Amino acid sequence: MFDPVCPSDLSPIRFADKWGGMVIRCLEGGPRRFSELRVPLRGITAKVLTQSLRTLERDGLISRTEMAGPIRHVEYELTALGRSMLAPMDVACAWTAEHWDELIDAREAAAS
Amino acid sequence: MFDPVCPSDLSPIRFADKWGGMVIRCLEGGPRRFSELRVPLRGITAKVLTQSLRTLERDGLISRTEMAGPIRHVEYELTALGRSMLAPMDVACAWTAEHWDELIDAREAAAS
DNA sequence: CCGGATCCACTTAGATACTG
DNA sequence: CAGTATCTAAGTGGATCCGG
Repeated sequence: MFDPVCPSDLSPIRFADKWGGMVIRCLEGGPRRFSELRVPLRGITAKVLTQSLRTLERDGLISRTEMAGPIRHVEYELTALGRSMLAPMDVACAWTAEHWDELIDAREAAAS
Repeated sequence: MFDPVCPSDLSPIRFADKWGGMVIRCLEGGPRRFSELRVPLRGITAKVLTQSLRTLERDGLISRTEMAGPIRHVEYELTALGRSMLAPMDVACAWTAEHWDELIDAREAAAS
């Protein structure tokens, strides 16, 4: 999960903050819990994920709902606005995938 | 120029760094000189513009050519890769324009 | 004209430890 | 389970002054 190809840090296109785009991708298939999100986003710390989620929530892209019950259960879900951003994200991913080689080449050429 | 609507810092979509998207927009109509770029990007300092240009160049999005002659004359121009990024940028701009009100509302609701 | 050099404020990401 | 508190390191944007 989160193969090195799509929203890598090499792409000049960014959605929200560093993890924002990937969080949105994780929510594409429906609501997810906090700990469920940590799995695919391997290596993200709780604090940074919280930060990213708060930003996305503030921008109206996701919603946070605390489920009732004895044990804690919080779910994050894309809002309509958040889902609408999947379209530009797809375009950005397609562009990055298509020009991946050129991006790599440019970086290598600049490093020399 | 650089009306508050398109690539404002309120949009969650970013191209390259803070000014990168706007620089690319400025180069859309053909090559421009350093000082020509500073006009529409009102308020940008020389250092920051240089920084942004270097990053875009490193990523292969623009090219820098020093013109011959007694007085200094440097031109920046979009590469093929840079021009290809206009498509995702248009999509991002359209998305931002379309959902501008929702973005504003979300921020206001979060501020309260 | 086109920057580089220096310094500074602010933000961001992350590591680590702790909590209702 | 779903975070918070604290600290640190690194990066980014900008102001100001200097230079070929």
